[in-house]
Amino acid sequence: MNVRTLCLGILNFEEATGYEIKKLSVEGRFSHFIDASFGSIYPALTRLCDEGLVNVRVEQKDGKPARKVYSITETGRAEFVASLNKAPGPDKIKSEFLFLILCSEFMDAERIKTAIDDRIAWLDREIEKMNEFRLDCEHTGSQFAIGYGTALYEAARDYLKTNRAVAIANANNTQMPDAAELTL
Amino acid sequence: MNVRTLCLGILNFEEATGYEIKKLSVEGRFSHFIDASFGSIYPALTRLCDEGLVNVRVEQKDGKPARKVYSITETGRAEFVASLNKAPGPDKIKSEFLFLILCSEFMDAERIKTAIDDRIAWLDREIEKMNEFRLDCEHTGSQFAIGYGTALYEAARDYLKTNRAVAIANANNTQMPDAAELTL
DNA sequence: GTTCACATGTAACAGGTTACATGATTGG
DNA sequence: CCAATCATGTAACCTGTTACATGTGAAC
Repeated sequence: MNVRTLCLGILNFEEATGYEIKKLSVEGRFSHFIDASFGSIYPALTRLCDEGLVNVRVEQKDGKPARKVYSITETGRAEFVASLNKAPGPDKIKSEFLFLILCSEFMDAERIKTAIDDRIAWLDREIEKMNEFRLDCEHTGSQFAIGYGTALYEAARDYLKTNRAVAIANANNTQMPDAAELTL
Repeated sequence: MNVRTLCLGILNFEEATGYEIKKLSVEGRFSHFIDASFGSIYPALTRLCDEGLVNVRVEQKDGKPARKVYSITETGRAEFVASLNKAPGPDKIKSEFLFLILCSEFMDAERIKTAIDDRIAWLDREIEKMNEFRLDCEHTGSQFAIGYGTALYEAARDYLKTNRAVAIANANNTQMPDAAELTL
């Protein structure tokens, strides 16, 4: 899914500025399955405007920088809803972390330990964030998506906690007698 | 992680052709966290060769098309192992599926039902594939990565199975009395 | 006074995908 | 004979990232 569709989809829920769309997809409640930068959002918004799928309104509040609030048009809404009828492509996961673990035999134990513990800590933080998002958010679809993310992150964290020792035992400088077996 | 590093990493385990690297990362045991196409693999391999990080050998077996088998050099090995010392970037998940579910209130129940059931079926197939990969594969690192993938996919499948009704009840044309609550 | 959050935008660049072009062998 | 699998490669294109450029007001 490209940034254009992402913007259209978010504007289909509520009007927003480019800045808000970015926050939502990088720090906000969609951040576990969406990513976008200013450099792609702003041009996308301009293009959607040119195509008549969204409208802009400039808001100038006293004591605040000017903001461009985008809202979806009927044409935009129609195009977006139509796009929902196409089957979604497969999820794409890119994990440098897993690739690192894959190569554990070329690293030393300390390095792997750090990598895994950092990851567990990161997952814990993300899970906590998502729990807050879910409590803050009334929207059923968002709650479903957040719950899905939480379930995956918890599974990842639990797997890492359970099998941490196996990965560490696989390091190049360990003489661990018998690495425990993977717990699945 | 770019395709260049991916190729180097795979060649660090064993020599391979471009074709094999692609199979491994698209259909093989790394496919759940890696993706690469011919259009990026072949140029990357050529470049690695130019840089002296890998060597090529052309194999001409009777009755089979010529193949270029790449193997890592000592320089390549050193560079790759050094690159493992950098902290891995965060995992990136892009999910058109979750975005679709997020928008369930703009779709009809039938559409959501199909999307979820298709996804559950796909996850089941992937999980089965990964179980086979794990049994076929002796390499500890790979087993760890496959186990991680399996854990995530199972969590996703279970979440979808458990909360399927919630998403469907959220469709635009349902008059479900009370959507069951999300089970977390 | 400096850092943070808000706010928009562009240009160069990197990276990768898609489609095309080619061709042998095997199995149904 | 046709489809699938093995096998390599290029060129046009698309998409998105990074870094830069600019500015305000609030809080500390």
